[in-house]
Amino acid sequence: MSVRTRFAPSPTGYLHIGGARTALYCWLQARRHGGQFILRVEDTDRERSTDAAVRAILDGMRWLGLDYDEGPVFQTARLARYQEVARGLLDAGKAYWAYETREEIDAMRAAAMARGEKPRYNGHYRDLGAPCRDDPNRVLRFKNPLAGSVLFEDAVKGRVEWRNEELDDLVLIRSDGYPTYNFAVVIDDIDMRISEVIRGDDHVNNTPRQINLYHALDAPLPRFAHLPMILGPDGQKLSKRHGAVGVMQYREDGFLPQALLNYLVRLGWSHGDQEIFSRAEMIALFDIGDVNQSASRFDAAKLSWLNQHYLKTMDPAELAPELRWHLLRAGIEPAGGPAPEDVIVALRERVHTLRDMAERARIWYAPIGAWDEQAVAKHLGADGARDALLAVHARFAALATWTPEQVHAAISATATALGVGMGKIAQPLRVAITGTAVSPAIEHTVFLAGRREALARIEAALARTG
RNA sequence: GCUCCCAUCGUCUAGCGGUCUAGGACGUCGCCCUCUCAAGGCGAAAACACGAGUUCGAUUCUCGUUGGGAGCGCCA
Repeated sequence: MSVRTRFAPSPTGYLHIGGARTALYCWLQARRHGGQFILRVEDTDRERSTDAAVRAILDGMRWLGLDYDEGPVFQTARLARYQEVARGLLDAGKAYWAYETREEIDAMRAAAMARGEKPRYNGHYRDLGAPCRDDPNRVLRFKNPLAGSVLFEDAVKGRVEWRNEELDDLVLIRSDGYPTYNFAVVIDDIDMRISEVIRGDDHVNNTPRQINLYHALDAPLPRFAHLPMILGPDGQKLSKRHGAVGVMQYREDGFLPQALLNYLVRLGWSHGDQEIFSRAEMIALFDIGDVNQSASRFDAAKLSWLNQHYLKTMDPAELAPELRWHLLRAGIEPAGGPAPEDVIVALRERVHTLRDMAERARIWYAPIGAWDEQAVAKHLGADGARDALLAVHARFAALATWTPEQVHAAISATATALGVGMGKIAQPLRVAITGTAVSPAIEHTVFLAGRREALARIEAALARTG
């Protein structure tokens, strides 16, 4: 039987970290086994679903490179199908109409709580055989088995068992005619021949009642896999403050999809001591059965480390368009400045994100904005600084070709000629070119400015030292 | 309150009864390298929640305690 998985987000918000990992695992499981991956949008909540959220989810999937073989399928397009199945269940005596008001239901739950029980619907209409009539409170409920228990083998949690007494008669069709989540998923997963239902841990509690529905529908059970939650750094549920932002925000913040995917794949899954996984390796090694059972915390520091790893190891040419995108975002005009590829080589060991890289690249695309007066005083005002700048300026002007190697040779020759260490030349030069005492290797710092600009900045610095 | 799930360094994890004086990675700290900042190299500190069993032997199995998480909707 072929492996078919689906990612089924509800369009009530952006695609966040937890959803992205679920999508990744579903995708990996399908790719690993040569199966199909389906995207299904669960939009039956008409109150909260929005088109903007649908777009955000689609954008996030595309940015991460999680391509799907079928879909997106919208549940609202399948309403007739849900009605049809509901009718069948009703005719078979496996479902019934109920007419309690919300207040009555609330009272029922409160009473159960007071008795020390779980808040549940009491099945009042279950055997009344009430006909279908027009009523604002009309809902179709499922006749959940009264006795016995539901047992299933979860691919990550192992054996899970529930007593039917714990379950109540869930609503299948709401008063507005739309199916509820539990009803729609089951029908869709059956119709789409989903072989493995991979979803968040928060759905385990729904699984037994869904299994009862599968039985009522006489359908074969898929394999279930419930992924442990991703918690915030403080061990609490992910909130806006930490991590619960849309994946596209990570792009804005300068992260690479490779890094995010690599981080996510290792959160809850591992393959020995390996930390770095290319897309191909993930596909080759991943198996849903190897996923951990315990919740994990989101660690921004490790994500940063991974991001820098990819920054350092990826081909600069591949990174260049991304850097250009961030430069523009930062209000920096790349045209006329150094090639982004060269900037990447100079900065990638010094920053963790493309956004930081763009910010630090500003000195080569725009005039020095602010001078670090302390650095100016210390390095431009140092003994010999003026002579060093004068000498290096002359050598730069005389260089046959303008390359980092030639620039380095010129600085080195200047140091030798003046009988001083590299630092005596590099630091004043660094301040002259950047206005600060911190920048990439001096030859790159100078090279990236371009010969004309480098000479001009040295002259300006010389003027400052008076 | 009730039900379900989880429990190895600060964090992510390896471990699937003896190989554990518990391994790796991020982070932290120290040293080296060095034109600044990084990156890199080397090294250090750092964990089996607790209590009973089972067993010749438990980090590994069982039960309980404690702690955490999830769910208990006409949301998904």
